[in-house]
Amino acid sequence: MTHDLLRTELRRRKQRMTAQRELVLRSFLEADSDHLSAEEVYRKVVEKRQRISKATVYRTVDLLAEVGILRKIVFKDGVIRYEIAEGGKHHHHHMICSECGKVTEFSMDLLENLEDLIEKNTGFKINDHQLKFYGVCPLCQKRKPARSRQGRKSTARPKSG
Amino acid sequence: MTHDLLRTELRRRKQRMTAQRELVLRSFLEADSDHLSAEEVYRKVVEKRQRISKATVYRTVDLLAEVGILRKIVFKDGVIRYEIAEGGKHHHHHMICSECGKVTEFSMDLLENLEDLIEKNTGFKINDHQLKFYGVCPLCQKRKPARSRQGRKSTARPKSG
DNA sequence: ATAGTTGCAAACAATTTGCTATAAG
DNA sequence: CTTATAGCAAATTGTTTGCAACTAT
Repeated sequence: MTHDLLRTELRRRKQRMTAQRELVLRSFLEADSDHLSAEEVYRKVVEKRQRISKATVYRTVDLLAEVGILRKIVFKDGVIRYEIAEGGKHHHHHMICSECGKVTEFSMDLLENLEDLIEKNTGFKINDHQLKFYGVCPLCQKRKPARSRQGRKSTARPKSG
Repeated sequence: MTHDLLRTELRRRKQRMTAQRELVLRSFLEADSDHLSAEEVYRKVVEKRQRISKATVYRTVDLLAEVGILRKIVFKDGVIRYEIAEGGKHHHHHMICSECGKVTEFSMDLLENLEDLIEKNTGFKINDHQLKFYGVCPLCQKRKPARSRQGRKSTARPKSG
C-alpha cells in the first residue's frame, strides 16, 4: 500500500503525516487520469470539499516525488505534472495528441537495457528516463482530415504545441 | 541553408523576413550550446548590441518551430527550449545532469522504426518523439560521492528536480 | 512542549496579449 | 500604400517563499 510507504518514509525523515498529504496522495490513487498538475490536484481536493491550499499542494507533490511515490513528467506545454511511480514497475511512456491534448500510455521494456548501455559508454549515472511521442490521435485525424495553412495554436491547453 | 528555407516558408505564408527573425535564427546557428530558451536567445541578441524585445523572441521561436526549423524541447524544469531541427536528420536525444544541469546529446536511430511500429499498432499519427535520460554526469559524481539526506533542490536552475 | 506543516498573500518566473508605431513587400 | 511585425507594458499562468498560526508526535 502506497499509504504505508509514505508513512514509513516520513518517519525516517522525521516528517509528519497530515490530512493534506493524505488528500494529495489520494487524488492520484483515485484519479481516472494519471498525469496531474498541481493545479489539477488542487481542484480535485477542493471539489471533494476538503480544505487545502495551493502552496501545500505544490510542496506535497514535490515531497511525494522526492520520496519516490510520484514521478515528475513534463510535456511540451512546460507544465509540471506528476504520475504515480508504482514501485519499480516497468516504465511506461506517453503519446500526446497535439490536437486534443489526450495522453495515451504504453509500456516498453526496451529502454531499461539501454540505460545500462549508456551508463557504461558515457559514465553518466542514470536515474530515470522519459520517452514521449507527439502526434495526432485517431479521433483527431478523423476530425481534421485536411490541415489548415494558418498557424493556429493548439486548443488543448495554454501554451504548448 | 536554413536562411533560405525560412525566406521561402515566409513567402508561402505571406509573412515577412525581418531583422529580428534573422537575429533569432542566427542565435541558434552560432550558439555553442544548443537548447536555448527564449530568455537565452534574448540575452544573446542583446549582448551583440542588437535591438529586440522579449515578446518578439517568444513569437519568433514559436514561428521557427512551426516552420520546422526549430524543435521544441522541455526538460523537467518546465522551461521551454528550442534546438535546431537540422533537416530530417536522425534524432538525437538528451541526457540531463540533475546536479549541474549540463545537457549531453547522443544519437540513436532505434526509435525511428519504433514510430512506424507504434503508428500501426495504435492508429496514432506520430510527428515527433523525445527521449530523455536524467542522471548525474561523471564530474558531479566525483564532486558528490555521498548524497546528503536533506531534500535539497537542484542548484542548476530555478524549479526543476 | 516542540518542531514540522499549513495557509495566505506577496514575490517570482515564464509566457502571452493588446495596442500603436514602424517597416517590409 | 497596405498589412504584417516590433516593441512596450500590462496581464496571465505556473510556481515559490516568508511568516504567523496551527497540529502531529
